[in-house]
Amino acid sequence: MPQAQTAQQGKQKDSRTAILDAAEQAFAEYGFGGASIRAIAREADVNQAMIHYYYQNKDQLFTAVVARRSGEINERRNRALDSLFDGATPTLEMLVEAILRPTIELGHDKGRGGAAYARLIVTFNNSADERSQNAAKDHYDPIARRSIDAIMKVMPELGKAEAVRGYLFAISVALSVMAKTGRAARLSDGLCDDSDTEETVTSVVAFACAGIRALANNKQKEAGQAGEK
Amino acid sequence: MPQAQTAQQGKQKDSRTAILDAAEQAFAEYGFGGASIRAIAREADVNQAMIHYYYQNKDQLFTAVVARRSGEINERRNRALDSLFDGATPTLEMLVEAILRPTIELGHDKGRGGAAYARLIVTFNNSADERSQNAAKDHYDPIARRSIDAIMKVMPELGKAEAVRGYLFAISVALSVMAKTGRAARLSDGLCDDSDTEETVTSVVAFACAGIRALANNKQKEAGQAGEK
DNA sequence: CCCTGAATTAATCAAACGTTTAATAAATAA
DNA sequence: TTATTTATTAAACGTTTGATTAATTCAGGG
Repeated sequence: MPQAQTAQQGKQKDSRTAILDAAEQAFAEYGFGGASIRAIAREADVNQAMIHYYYQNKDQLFTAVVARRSGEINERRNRALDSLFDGATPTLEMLVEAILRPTIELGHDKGRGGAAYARLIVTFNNSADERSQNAAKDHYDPIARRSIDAIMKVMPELGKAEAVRGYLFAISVALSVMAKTGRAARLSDGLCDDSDTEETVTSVVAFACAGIRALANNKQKEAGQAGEK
Repeated sequence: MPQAQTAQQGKQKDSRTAILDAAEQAFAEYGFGGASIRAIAREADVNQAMIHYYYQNKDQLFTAVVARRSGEINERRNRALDSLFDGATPTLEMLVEAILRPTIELGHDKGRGGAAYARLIVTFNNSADERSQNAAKDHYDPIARRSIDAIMKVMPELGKAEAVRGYLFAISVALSVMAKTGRAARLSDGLCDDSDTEETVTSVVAFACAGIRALANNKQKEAGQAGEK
């Protein structure tokens, strides 16, 4: 009776994480406003009062959902950056892959709710409302700053403005492949397979590195023009 | 009394467009589920029954909001592509700029609700729910296909899969700068000014073109490796 | 065993939701 | 003018929302 076993496994994890899982799914699918506490409770197989018992209100539940995953991503990315700079200066390709891989892999992570969180993070990363901005600021600005500094170290000819732009551009590309909407497959008549993680990482890294180098060239050209005036 | 004049101008435009404007703003700010018909009616200074009178229900209101702006973008981009291919084959830079500029400029469009729509399109472009996918499919797939074909014409060494990926990557970068979240300014300590349209277009086009060329190189490398086996 | 604190439950609250209705006002056609 | 469509209104519909309450179950230590 394997179904009963899996069902029981589902029950084994405590209500706290069951709620987080269901909430992650709901927020990703319907947005913050469209997700309902009742539906989340039903999905988590938990009394709806439990959600307020553990997370007080909807806002803090959202924060908790973001905090769980962002912690995971930040940890992995920080480790990757640590080991990258303990020896000789890495290439831009190595650095960009270290930055983007944890993000992309989480989105491609089957079984656990990685894909759901991916859609969630894409949404609030591009939103200007206060809740989203606070989430980005609290949970992703620190690692962003560290990544930008690393980019500037690897490519000294890049100004800070270009490095910031390069980082944000690269991240936005990575995020777009996380939220697998099926659009790539539709537009390519099935040729593009966004579930192939390695191919995705390779493509995104190549695209982003070339883009960042182009920003550096652009800066030098501008400087040249200014000097000629 | 200039305020009264503007207020009256606001009244002059019929309820239909007043509703669309308010809905665009609300959907962008709070998402589909979070935006309320009542609040939209209040903002549009219109009885809430009028919304159902003109747009039947919330879903069709959303569709109407998307249709209005997408029509504008598609028209501009189609014109740009038309004039681009009437003579000699254009450079990749010219093509990518023709594709991205209308999108970016709409997002930077002050006064009218361009910025609000920008945030809206970013959200549903990265969402997998049925409503968002239908919006993308109905209003943006046709122009996407035409753009992808154009890319392949300008860069014949690109396979269809790479062209699709290149297009989607480029668009995602352009969209990320449309939804001006203020994050670039925050991370760069004010150095990045995402309200400078021309600088934004230049940066995004340079980044995207270099990225697309890198995808082509990657493909050739793969083919080379496969041949050596 | 009882006690204590945490976990869980069903029931309930006021508020807000999308939508509908019936009546009225304004504009247009005859 | 009258007749007819179009636009607008206030009120209400039933449902769902996030949140709270008070009562209950449960586990572990004394």
